Amino acid sequence: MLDIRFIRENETEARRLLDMRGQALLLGGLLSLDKRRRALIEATDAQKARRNELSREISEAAKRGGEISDLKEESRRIGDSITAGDAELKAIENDLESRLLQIPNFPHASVPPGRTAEDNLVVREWGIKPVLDFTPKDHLALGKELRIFDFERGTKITGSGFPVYHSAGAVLERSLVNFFLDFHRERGTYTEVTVPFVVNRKSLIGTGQLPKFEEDLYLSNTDDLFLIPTAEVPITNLHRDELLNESELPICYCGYTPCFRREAGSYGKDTRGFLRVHQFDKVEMVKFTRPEDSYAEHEKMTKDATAILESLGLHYRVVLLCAGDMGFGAAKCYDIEIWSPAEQKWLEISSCSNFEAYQARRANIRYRRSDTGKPEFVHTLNGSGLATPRLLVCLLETYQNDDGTVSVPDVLKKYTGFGLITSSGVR
RNA sequence: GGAGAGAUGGCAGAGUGGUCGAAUGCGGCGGCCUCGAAAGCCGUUGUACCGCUUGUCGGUACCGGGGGUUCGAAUCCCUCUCUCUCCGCCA
Repeated sequence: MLDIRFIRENETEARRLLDMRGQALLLGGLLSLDKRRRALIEATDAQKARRNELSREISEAAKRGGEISDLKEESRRIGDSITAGDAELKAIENDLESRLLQIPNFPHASVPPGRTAEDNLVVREWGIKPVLDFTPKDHLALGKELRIFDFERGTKITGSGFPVYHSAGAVLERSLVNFFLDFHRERGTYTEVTVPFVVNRKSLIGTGQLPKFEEDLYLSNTDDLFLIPTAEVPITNLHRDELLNESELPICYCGYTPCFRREAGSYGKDTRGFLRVHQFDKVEMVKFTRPEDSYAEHEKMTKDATAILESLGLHYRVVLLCAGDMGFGAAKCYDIEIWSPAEQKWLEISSCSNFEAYQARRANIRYRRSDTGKPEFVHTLNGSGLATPRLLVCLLETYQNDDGTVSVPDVLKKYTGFGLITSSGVR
C-alpha cells in the first residue's frame, strides 16, 4: 500500500511514477476523498472535545447538586451529530482503503521505463549455451523415455498442470529441494522455517495477492482459507502486526513449500510439461530490512539465487524488469532466467523483488529505530531460491547424453545417490 | 462436537461507570557509581490520526473486532473472531 500522505504532498511525482506502470488513473478521486476525510475528522474531533468538556461539567455540577439537565441535553445533541459524522467518515475511509489496496507500488529510480518485457534490461549473463553435438531432446521426451514423470496420470487424478514425479524423477526433484535448503543453510544467511501451506485473507492482503488477484488462487470455501501461491505469503506474514527490534534486522528466512497457482488467463502460453504448472515446489528467501539496507540486501539475495545455478553449472542471465513488467507490489525486481537447449529460449526460474515498505504498510510490520526511538515500516524482499520445475527442464536438457541418458551434476549426487539416469534405471 | 476461562502498552500483568493512556514488574533510553562492565540507585519511556502558531504545541481516538446502554465505558449488555483448560472423536 502506498502512503496517502506522500501522494497528498507529492501529487505530480506520484502520478508520474504510477504512469510508468500505466496506472496513473488509479489516483483519480483519491485526493478529494482524502480531503473530505480530513475535513470530517476535524469537525467530529471538535465536537468530541466539546462533549468531553460537557461531561466534566456534568460530573462537577452533579457533585455540587446543581442543575444538569440542560448540559445533558446539549451533550446528547452533540452525540447524535458525532454519530452521523463518524458514520460518513467510516464509509469514506473504507472507500479510500479499498482504493489504496488496488494501487501498485511505485517503481524505484533505478528501474527502467517501459511497458513490456521488450524493455527489460539484461544486466549480466553467466556461462555459455551448452554445446551438444546431437539434436537435444526436450524434457517431455526425456521424461517419457526415462519414465521419470507422468503428466497423464497427474491429469487423471487432479487435472492438467499437476505433475507426477516417478522413480528417479521423484528422487531428483526431492534432491533439488534438499540441495537448495542445505545450500542456504551452509552459507549461513537464512534461518530455515517450515510454515503452513494454507493461509487466511489477512495474510494475502498483507503481501498483496488480495484483494486484486483472488482468481489466481485456490480457495477452500468452507474455511475461507487459500492454498499459498508462494511461501512469500506465510513467511512475510510471520511478522505481521509486529514491532521488531532494529538490532535483529535484517531478518532472513528461507523455507520450502509447494506452491499452488490457478494461472487463470495464461492458457495456451508455455503450457507444455513443466513450463507452466498449477502445483510446484519452491524454496523461497524472504528478508526484513531497515529501509537504508534494502537495496544492498536485494543485490545479495539475487546473488544467493544465482550462486545455486552456478554450482549446478547452468547457463543463466539476470534481467532487470522495466516498470511495466514488474509484479504488483515490487519497487524493483530482477528475474533470473536459465537457458533451455531444447526450447532454445530463456525460462524464468526466479524473481527477486524489493517491495520497500509496500507490504510492510499493508501488513503493519515495523521496527523501532534506535536513533529516533520511533517505529518505522521495515522493507520486505523475497526471491525464489529456487523453484524445481523449470530447473528440471534445463537440468535434464543440459545434462543429457547422446545415448538418451542424463547425467546428474556432481553437487546433486550425494542427494540422489546416483549419477546417471537411464531408461533401464539409475547407476 | 460438548463444557468452562480468557483477550489490557515492546513483553508480563493489575484495574471500583467519571481526574484511566491506564498501577506494578521486565525490557528500552538517560544519568550517578566504575579504569571499564555487571550489580545497585535516580530519572525517563505508548501508538495512530487531525490541526496549525512545527512545539518538551493543541485536539481526537485506541484496553481483541463490531454494535448497544449512558451526559460519560477498559469497566455494563449483545455479537463475532481468536487463545487456553477439561471431556469426546481422530492420528
